[in-house]
Amino acid sequence: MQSVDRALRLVDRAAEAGPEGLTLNGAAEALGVAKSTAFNLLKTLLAHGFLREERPGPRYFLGMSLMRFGDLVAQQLPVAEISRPLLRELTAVTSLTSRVAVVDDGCPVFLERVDGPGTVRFHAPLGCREAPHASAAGKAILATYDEDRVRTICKAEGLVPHTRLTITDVEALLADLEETRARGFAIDDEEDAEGVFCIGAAFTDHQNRCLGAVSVTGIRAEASASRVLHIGQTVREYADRLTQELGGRIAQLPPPSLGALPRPVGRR
Amino acid sequence: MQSVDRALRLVDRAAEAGPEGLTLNGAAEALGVAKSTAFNLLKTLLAHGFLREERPGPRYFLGMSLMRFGDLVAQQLPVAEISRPLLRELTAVTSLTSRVAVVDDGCPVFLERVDGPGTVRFHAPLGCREAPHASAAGKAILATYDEDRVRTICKAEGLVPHTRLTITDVEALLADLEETRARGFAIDDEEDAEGVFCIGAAFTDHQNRCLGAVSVTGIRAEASASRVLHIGQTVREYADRLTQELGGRIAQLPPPSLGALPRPVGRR
DNA sequence: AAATCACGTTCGTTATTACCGAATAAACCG
DNA sequence: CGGTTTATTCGGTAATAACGAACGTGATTT
Repeated sequence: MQSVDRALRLVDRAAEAGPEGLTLNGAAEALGVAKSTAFNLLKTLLAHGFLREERPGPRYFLGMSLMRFGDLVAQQLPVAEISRPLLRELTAVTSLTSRVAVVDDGCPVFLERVDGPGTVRFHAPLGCREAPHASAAGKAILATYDEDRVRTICKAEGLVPHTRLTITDVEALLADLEETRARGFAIDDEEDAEGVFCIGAAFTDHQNRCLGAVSVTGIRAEASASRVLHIGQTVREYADRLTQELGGRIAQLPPPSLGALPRPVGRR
Repeated sequence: MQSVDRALRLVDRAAEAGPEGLTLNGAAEALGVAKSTAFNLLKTLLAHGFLREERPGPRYFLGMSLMRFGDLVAQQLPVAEISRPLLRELTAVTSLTSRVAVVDDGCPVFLERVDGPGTVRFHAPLGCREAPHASAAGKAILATYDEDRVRTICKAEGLVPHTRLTITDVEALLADLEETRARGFAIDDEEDAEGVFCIGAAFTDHQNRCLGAVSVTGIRAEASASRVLHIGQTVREYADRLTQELGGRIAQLPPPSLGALPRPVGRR
């Protein structure tokens, strides 16, 4: 479905363009089509509110419909729905940004976020596959898998470095996962972003199979070793509560296949 | 652009279908096209993560990409970005769900929401045009307009009743707006939904032109008259703070045209 | 357990539709 | 005010998306 494909790719481009916005020529060039073609695509997306036009010198941005639908997605996913009050509590208790992710091919996909009171903003996108080896949620998930499966996932994803502390060696990762199991929660100590730490713990279904992870994010400098341990216990506790509350409604579980999941855009 | 149009309409249908999901036959029927056509559309949307497929008996739901994009929209709108910490504070202070809306043709369009601690869930969708006459944010906005403009908007939108307390008479609305001006904030007393009250106050640009409104939502039974007045003052205060903080960055204002904005789906 | 039924999926043909490129109009900049 | 860039319109053409029938597949019923 060529034209639909192109239209949806335009939405992607608009997302990447960010606050700069997308121009007609830019859109045409990005798709490799004639200007008039891009024009028609843009107008159709506009009519449905998938894009928003700002004048003068028409620039195109992500539209309001996407906000509306995005909001609905979260409401329709049982895990997001159930975890929301827990995340709010967790953030209230720890004063940290907390999130919940479900697992997709070993990678965490974040579904819900509750921002902490801090003024610092974390770039914590929703709906993206995150690196399993460089995030607390990812490592919490991997820690529930056996060695073979971890190796397979690592081979598929590649242990790409995000910071100078990112674990890029499989053996080192396996050792870290061993510690994680012993501890009961995973620690990301500036392995995903400089100056940022995360703590994550997995939640499971009634058969003890990993469904995803809960995690909190904060400023590394503000976290002493003892505080990290204490926070870890708390996160562990909330992940367990989520496991239990999920137990009731196992009927609708997070989908085994989440569809085509892009990498985060605009990462720095 | 027929095929794109149809594809986007399918996303709409999937949103309306909610947790029930969308079936192939349902999709084909909704669009009035052959099954194979709907099939191809669905697959294309699936490939881009705009829809999500759940098996067996394939059902289609809103996809992860929509969550991702929806999240990005909020990040790219200056008003949403600036108001977020204010809303968090406002919710912390009042223990109520707080929201911010910008104005679009006299109607409030909600961009951001911070849920209160209460267990009660308000169906407060983002990215939709809400009724101007039956919401606190809407009345707060209308109160900044002159009589002619209010009449024009009412004629265009129609004063459709949502509850038995909804104001359906223009003269009564104008009187209410007069009170609102005197008070400094608008009150929606079960006019939008049974048992629910809202309080809203407008924020403006440096030329005192209305840009939108801040509002809080709570359970009617839990709000005494004196508490309402107190909350009103607080909301008024936060709207003013938003006006000031916005003053610095007037460069990028909420877009005059927000594009095609649908009515809320799934309202009850 | 077999057969029916309903629904999803595939395929080939046709004409509709979306693509292109040139021409026009509008906006922007010096 | 004129040059330049950028958006928008238009008509011809060919590729593309629509259709309908045929095939699988999974669930349900007797």
